[in-house]
Amino acid sequence: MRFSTRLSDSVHILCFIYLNPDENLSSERIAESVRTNPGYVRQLMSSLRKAELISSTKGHAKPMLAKEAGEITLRDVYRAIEGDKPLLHLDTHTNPECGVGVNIQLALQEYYDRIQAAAEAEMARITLQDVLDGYHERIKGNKR
Amino acid sequence: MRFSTRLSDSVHILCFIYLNPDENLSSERIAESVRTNPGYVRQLMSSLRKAELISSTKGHAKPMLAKEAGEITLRDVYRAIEGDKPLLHLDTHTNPECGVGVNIQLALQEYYDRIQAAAEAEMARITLQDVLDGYHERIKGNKR
DNA sequence: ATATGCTGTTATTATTAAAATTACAATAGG
DNA sequence: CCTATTGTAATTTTAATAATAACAGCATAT
Repeated sequence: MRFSTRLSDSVHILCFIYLNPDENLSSERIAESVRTNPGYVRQLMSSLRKAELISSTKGHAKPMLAKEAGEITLRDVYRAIEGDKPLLHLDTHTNPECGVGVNIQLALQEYYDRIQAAAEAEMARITLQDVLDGYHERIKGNKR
Repeated sequence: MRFSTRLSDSVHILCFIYLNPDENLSSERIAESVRTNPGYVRQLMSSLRKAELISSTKGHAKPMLAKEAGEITLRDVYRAIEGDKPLLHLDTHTNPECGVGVNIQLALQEYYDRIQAAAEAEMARITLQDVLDGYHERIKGNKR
């Protein structure tokens, strides 16, 4: 498959909403910035809304963050968008007649869970505000 | 795309080699256990060999671990197989005319690096021996 | 109230990375 | 020499992601 950029695009959308509080932010307008199509933007926003990270209403192009930028972590966004889908995937298709394959994969699960937990713990330490700060620093730097 | 099971399959292969030190281990034989094809197994083994995790010679179906199982970490395997490919991917295709998109993605990179580092640090704490121990416990449990 | 623009949602298609498959020169061992 | 197998590359197939399309329903303006 092509690899997922959903988390990146979702952070982009959240930042874009934060940075344009007064403008009319249609999914079309946001899609231009992400350089994608409005449907995809609305799908991501649907997930973000269900996770109560943004609020938006049908027919009204005024999405808003539902929390402070400092209260939204990358883990929140990851979970909103990806649900339980992990970063690493077992091969669940090994030969069941060969006990080795199945049991190795089952044993691996436990360790993948630890890796996932470590990654998510780090995600939980990073807020939308952090990303916005990095963004602002970068903008400042470019102005020189 | 379909998601990658290369790490899982590689661990499987390494364990399989460890568990069958005396048998003739052709790529065909290993492929049966992973339930895949010999070509794919050889590709993974090629990466493992280049990373000096296994040794094998052309025409000779006797692959061997090049290190102790306790000396091979999941991070070693991940790096051998995936190289620098990260777990999370930026969207590098945002609208360059919209400074927001590009700079948000660039700001994100720094945080993705931290998440990647956290995940790899945990990988580095897990050895092939750990997985093998988990496997053996599981086998024991099943015998009851 | 009517028209317009937009959202929320679902269904379908296209794209592309991963895995499967194929092919073959080169080596090991009998 | 002959057979089995590796190492490697090229090609095809599969499936997750993103793109696209379609539409009912709400909000706002005229």
